[in-house]
Amino acid sequence: MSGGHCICESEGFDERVRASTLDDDTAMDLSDLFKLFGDSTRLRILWVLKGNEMCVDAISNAIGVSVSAVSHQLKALKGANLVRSRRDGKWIYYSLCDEHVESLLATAMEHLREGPE
Amino acid sequence: MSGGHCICESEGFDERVRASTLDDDTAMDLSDLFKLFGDSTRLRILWVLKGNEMCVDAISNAIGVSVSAVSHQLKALKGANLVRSRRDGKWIYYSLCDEHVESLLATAMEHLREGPE
DNA sequence: TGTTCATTTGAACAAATATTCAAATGATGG
DNA sequence: CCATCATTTGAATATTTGTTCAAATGAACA
Repeated sequence: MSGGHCICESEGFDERVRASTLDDDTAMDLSDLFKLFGDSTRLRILWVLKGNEMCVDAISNAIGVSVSAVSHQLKALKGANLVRSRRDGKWIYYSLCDEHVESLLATAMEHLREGPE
Repeated sequence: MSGGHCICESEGFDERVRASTLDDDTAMDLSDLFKLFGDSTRLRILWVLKGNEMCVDAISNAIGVSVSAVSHQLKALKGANLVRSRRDGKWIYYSLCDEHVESLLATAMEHLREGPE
């Protein structure tokens, strides 16, 4: 037999949980950020920019996605401060913004590698 | 004047880039994983499970989402080894699987906090 | 066994989103 | 200027995805 009440009804549980709840605005901001990583094209873009500064056409060739699609996605990534750009004549070079990108990618890769325990 | 050729045409560039390209399978697995973080409901679930073991109904109350919706999302999270479950009588308690979840959440929060530089 | 409670499930609908295509910008060099 | 090259943009389409609702499961207890 396993008792007649749920752990979640213990004294002060609700208050404790409520204190550790994610507010709506932050939840939205966070999920918008993660959404950007949740697409294989954008992920390939970020991955290839890891260590390389590249122009749009080169990214397009490297990952096998149309220039237009890459440009659309770069705009989204830039809007979230994940990549930055620099113009040099005809070309616009893109690179990663900060170390958070590589950190997130690395941690996620680790999770995949470990798999089901 | 800013020169007549693109950096990305320098000697050995293509080879170097090709070597650091994400293969399709990994790109899919990675993006599927990040997709799970890219939804505010799932994010709230993960967040509230940080530090608490909770049953479905309690999660539903804590974040203000229907039991059914929470259950659907828990199934998705479980499929990716982000949460695990344990049955105790009528109740099924959910908790985070490993430290990767908290690590990803923390890094993403950091990125948000730093904002545009 | 029958009722109640917690959770899961599947189908259906609505909303969000990635890519394509064609056209517009912005910069270069003859 | 004009032609060309790199990139951006907007609208349209096709796909994916989250929630709801109703019904099904599974466990407890009387």
